[in-house]
Amino acid sequence: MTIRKRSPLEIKVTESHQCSVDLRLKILRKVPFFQGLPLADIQRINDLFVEKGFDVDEMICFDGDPATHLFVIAEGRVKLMRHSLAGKEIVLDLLTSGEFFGSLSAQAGDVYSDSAQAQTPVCILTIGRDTFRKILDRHPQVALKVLDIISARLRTANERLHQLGTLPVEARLANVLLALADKFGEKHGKSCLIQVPLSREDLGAMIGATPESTSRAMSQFQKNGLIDSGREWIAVLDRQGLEVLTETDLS
Amino acid sequence: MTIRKRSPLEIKVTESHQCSVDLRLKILRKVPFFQGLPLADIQRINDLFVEKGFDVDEMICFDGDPATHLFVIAEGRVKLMRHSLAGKEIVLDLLTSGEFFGSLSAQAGDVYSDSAQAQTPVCILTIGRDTFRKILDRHPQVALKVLDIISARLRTANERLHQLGTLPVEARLANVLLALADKFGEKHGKSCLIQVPLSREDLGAMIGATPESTSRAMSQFQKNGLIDSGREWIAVLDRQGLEVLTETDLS
DNA sequence: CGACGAATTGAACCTATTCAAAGGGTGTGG
DNA sequence: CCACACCCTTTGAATAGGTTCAATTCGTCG
Repeated sequence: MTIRKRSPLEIKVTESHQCSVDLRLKILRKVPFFQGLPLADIQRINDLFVEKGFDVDEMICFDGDPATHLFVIAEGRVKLMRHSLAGKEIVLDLLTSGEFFGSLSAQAGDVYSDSAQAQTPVCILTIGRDTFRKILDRHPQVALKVLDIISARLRTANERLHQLGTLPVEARLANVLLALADKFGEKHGKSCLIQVPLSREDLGAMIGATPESTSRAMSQFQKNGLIDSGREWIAVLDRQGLEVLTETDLS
Repeated sequence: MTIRKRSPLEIKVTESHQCSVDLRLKILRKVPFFQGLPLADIQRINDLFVEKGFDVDEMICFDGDPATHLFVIAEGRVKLMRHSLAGKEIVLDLLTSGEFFGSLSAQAGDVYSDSAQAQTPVCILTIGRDTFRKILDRHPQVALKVLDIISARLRTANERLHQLGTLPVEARLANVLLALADKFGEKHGKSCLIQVPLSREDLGAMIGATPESTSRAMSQFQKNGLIDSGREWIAVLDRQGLEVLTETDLS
């Protein structure tokens, strides 16, 4: 009955220390908030970044540590999270190439608010936060783009608050799976493979549930043909089916 | 045993339609993101705002409606929230004089992401979102201030996500009470009165709990001398006592 | 004073957690 | 290349925290 399934995930084995200067430039030009900037400016800005590689599961920065840098992902997947004293952790976001995290505004408590962990091998471009602030001062258009991005993140954070506060585990899981499919989905015929290695524990930490509860819900979904899943991989089979569950508030 | 208590809240009965131009100017100068701007500029910007009054419980804007305006609170308290199809609602934020809400960035889905309701009689300054965007374009320093504010809101939204995902009702309530005391607290000797009318339902909607659960926890707190409370009012008596509970994760 | 809405409290119920044990995929070393 | 060990996953049963429904009390305002 149960067929042995090998992981269909393709993790790029980017030799992280070899983000050539050319590659870096190419990446920075794709970063949303640098788009529209004259190439010359981007080149100058490029020189301000320092690259750094991280292995899977390696921590990039810690919640509570002095916030000195802004990080831009050149290649790979990064998990943003917070952990409580009792060890329980919650995943705030999964980021990919072109996205940033770390210290943005020089203000408000100069410590990182979140921890960041490499979910795949990752190549990061770092820049001092004061240096970045100067870029913002000098290039107002960039500041406005950043504002738009942060606004969007606030919106989705609020949406998740809403879900966490009002929906049961099943519905929250359906919502996350759809969001993941949108962001990391790779179409393979009818199925949509989520190109991030995610354990039940990771998934649970995204919806405020235990690994066990998450597993139960996933099994349910799989039984109903909504998804296919194995060890640290997920594929969405029936998008509409999941969408029906996203607001299952109906007591 | 139980003493009859009258509400100690002082709700300003601002005649909302009478925010004189002078008053408006005074308020705009106090708005965080206009600080540091030359008075002449503020005066010019002042003319772009239109004032509007709202009674208690009146809706200021609806989640999902076309987003046309940015709102700045001149006087009063505003509740930002989202409601689900099943009627359950969650309170995202409580705002006061000088704070803003509504449509910021012209981008991403031109509908309001949240609903806003007057928690007290309120005087609002409104401005078209395109007009405001032009102000941001013209005054980069303002854009940076706004960025800082939105960043801070994102941080607290993430903090609340963390709490909602990992802490029990009791601890979440303690956290909210402390935050409310910090933002709206009015010292009266040892006690700190929270200057916002809040029902158990409102409080529950802030921590993702039912009015009943909230009431039980509040009764508990009151029994332990941590707070004092009556119909739609709360005072914090023992700050440290509450702080102990904020991380009661200990199973 | 009377009435309406808020707050409290109780008891049954239910969802999700906890603890525990067994099964399955992956990668490593022999 | 196979086998073993490790970790992820699944599933079960008991438990607990929170919800729901309902009835009562209390406070505020007309």
